Amino acid sequence: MSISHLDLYDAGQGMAGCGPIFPEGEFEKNSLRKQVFEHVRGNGSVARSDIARALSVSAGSVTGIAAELIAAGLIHEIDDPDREITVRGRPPVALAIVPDSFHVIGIHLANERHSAILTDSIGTVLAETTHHAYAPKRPVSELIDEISLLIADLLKISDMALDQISAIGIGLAGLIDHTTGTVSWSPLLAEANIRLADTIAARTGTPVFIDNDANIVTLAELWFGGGRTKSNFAVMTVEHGVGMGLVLNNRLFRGARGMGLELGHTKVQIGGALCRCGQRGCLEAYLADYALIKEAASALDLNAAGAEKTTMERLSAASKDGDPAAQAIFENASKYLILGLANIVQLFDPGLIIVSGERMRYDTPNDLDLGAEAHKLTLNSNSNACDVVVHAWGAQVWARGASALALSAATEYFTRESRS
Amino acid sequence: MSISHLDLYDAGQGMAGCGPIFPEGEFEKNSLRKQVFEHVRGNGSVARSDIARALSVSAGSVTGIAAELIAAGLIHEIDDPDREITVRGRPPVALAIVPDSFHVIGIHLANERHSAILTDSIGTVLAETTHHAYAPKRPVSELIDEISLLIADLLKISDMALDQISAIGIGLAGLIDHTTGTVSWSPLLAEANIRLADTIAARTGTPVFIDNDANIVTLAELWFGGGRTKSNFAVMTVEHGVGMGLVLNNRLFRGARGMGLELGHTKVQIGGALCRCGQRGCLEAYLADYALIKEAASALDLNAAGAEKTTMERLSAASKDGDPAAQAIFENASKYLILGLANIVQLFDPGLIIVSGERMRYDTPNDLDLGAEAHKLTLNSNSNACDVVVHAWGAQVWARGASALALSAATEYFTRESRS
DNA sequence: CAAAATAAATTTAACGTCTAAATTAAATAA
DNA sequence: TTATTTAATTTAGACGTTAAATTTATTTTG
Repeated sequence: MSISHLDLYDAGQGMAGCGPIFPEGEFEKNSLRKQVFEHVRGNGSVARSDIARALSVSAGSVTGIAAELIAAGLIHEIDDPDREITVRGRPPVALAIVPDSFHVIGIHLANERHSAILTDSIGTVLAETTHHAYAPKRPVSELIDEISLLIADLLKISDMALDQISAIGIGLAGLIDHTTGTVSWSPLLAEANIRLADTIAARTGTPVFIDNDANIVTLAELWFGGGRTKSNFAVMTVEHGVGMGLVLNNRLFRGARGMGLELGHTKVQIGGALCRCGQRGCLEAYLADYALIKEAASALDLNAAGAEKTTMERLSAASKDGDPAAQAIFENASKYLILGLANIVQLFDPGLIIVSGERMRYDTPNDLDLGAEAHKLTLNSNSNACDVVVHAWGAQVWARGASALALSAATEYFTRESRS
Repeated sequence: MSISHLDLYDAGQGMAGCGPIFPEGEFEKNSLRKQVFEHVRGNGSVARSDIARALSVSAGSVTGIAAELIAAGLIHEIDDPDREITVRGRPPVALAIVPDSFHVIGIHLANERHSAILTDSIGTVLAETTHHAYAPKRPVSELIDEISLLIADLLKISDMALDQISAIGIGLAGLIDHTTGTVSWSPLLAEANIRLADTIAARTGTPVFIDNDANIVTLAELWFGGGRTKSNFAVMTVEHGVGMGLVLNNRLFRGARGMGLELGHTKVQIGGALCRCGQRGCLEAYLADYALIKEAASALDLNAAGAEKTTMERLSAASKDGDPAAQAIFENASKYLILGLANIVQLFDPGLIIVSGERMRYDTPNDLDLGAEAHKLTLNSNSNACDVVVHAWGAQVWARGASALALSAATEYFTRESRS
């Protein structure tokens, strides 16, 4: 171990000066152009003067920027639909996003099925498709072919060409490095350390962005769900595995070095249950679907050989029918769910946790207030409790989250540069 | 529980538009003036041209800003000490901080003793003092008197007046809200929800900033220790309690809502050992000094009545003398230390964890590589392991960290505004 | 109904921050 | 001595912004 029993004055390692040493590029301020665009998109339709007030900038700036955005075909003036209360003065003219100013594709790759959507610039789904997926662990080339088929399908449905797509977002399980577009490891891929984003970008001629499934769900909440109005919140997902995502200051936090937030593999018991990752005591090993199925296989007579989803449905049915063993399994999982929530609160202190994942369809902890239970397990200051909300939405979440990945990239691109 | 089994398209809660909705003020860009100042301070002495290169700004900008800072008396030109290699061209002239351009005070309040330092603008300690502290839980007025005595002492030693002090930083244990300067709860205070910063600021006429002890140690590492060259790192402290601090992008991360990072109270065992916070299974309950002392009291014949420090020293001595019970206590604690580290890596993925706290003086896990052990408990991508370093520095850390709190506030203040 | 009042949007001049390029300064190498 | 090299300064101008004046569009009031 690198021990350094240094005295105070040596601790600076012989370096001159003091204070944190900043690396080169520090912050990219969001351009006002982008802020205006996002404000219009976020609110549906707003008048220039409202934008100026909301962003605390001068009316003149907004006029100028709005003119540029209109010239670029990104926004347009509309007849404000819900304007009846006529006040004095010149009436405000509402601005709105031109929906078909650009289009993106969002793709979710998973074990049992892939899904994909094509949306316009305000996230309206113009086409969607779902393909059956084959057994895990295929070579990259095969996965790329599957992706190509999904894209071709979407383009056919929406009668569009590939060059009309501004960005593609892809979500898949595994260790994904979003910044480099690399799949370090994925249950879907036979190989490791694949530069998936670049490969597909080269093949399609379109920018591609990838991220892991927990982050994708979090983006879906941030863009289209309950997180839209929140600056800070966490998402906890419980399905085949256990994951989490975190939004800090309206931005997805991906951990200091791009990995992290692997809640499922935090240890909640020394030498505890064996996890599929090979280690012991991971939260996942007590809470994830596969852990419950394993328990069900031994405690009940449920055959775990079939599809995971089916087994979970049967386990859920047994529990609802009053089977004590099945109920005990869900109750125990519930305890660990609450423990996971409590640990999130304790470490990140978000104001809101959204619990997501298909599990919540089977096991809605009835009458049990997750928020209050988690609160009991936290060291809380002045009753500043964290809201906990269960949000089990349909299978399209994943693809929508992936589309958000593409949407934010396209937004960034189109709102850059004064004159294009 | 607030369940919302919403379908996808309802999820936006009937709101128009899509995409994250940003609150008003978003980012304060660090002014170039501050960046230049911090770069000079961080490097001890640098030439203008080096600053321009390092910050990727034009030489002209640096010339202008340097002139302003020199006019303001914050920096000055010096004879570069280590310049022998004479290259062609006009020789660069080094800039350095004027040390006595301003002064700050850092104070640490604790159970057994308070300590305080007075430093100049580059963090050189000009005066230090330590006062014996009395039993915990005093009324605020009493604590404020103790603080006043510490300040008076420092001023006397350094022969300075209160109005020469630009800022005061105070660190103490408890739930502290840094942004509002409120002590929600502290083991030192009989009352709760005290606006300590404002009170002392009013009394001294000097801006006051407070934070909890884990953050204070983290700041000490960021400003004066091993974290100076790192943009992202975590600090884990093990002493009477267990805490952590986190630096993201060269900035202290305080949790989404200002609280959070309460590592000591994350649960590592359902229904586990009883923690002093009244809950069960907290990491602290297995790892903190008080937990070990409790074990020692029952397993050994150590009398736990005396000062905690003395008991820990006796326990440590027993372990080193080969007492198996004492050794077992430390070994078990070591396991939980590693578990804590692994969970930090798993969630935050910092490149470096600095383990701090007096414990490391007693129990240096000999020959045991904490980093490697923690790595074994993490789901790791391509061997991107996290460095773990033990850094057990003297009692002055706390006061130094508190002074960093004041230093950064003073820096912000003095580098604002073109003309003052 | 005209005039006053009000509010939105636009135009204008100006400001602050920064850059690029030209210039000046100070040293070494040939 | 002259050319070369690098640092620092000066200059003009670009850019993004604001504040204030102006124009436009509407309602209220006398």
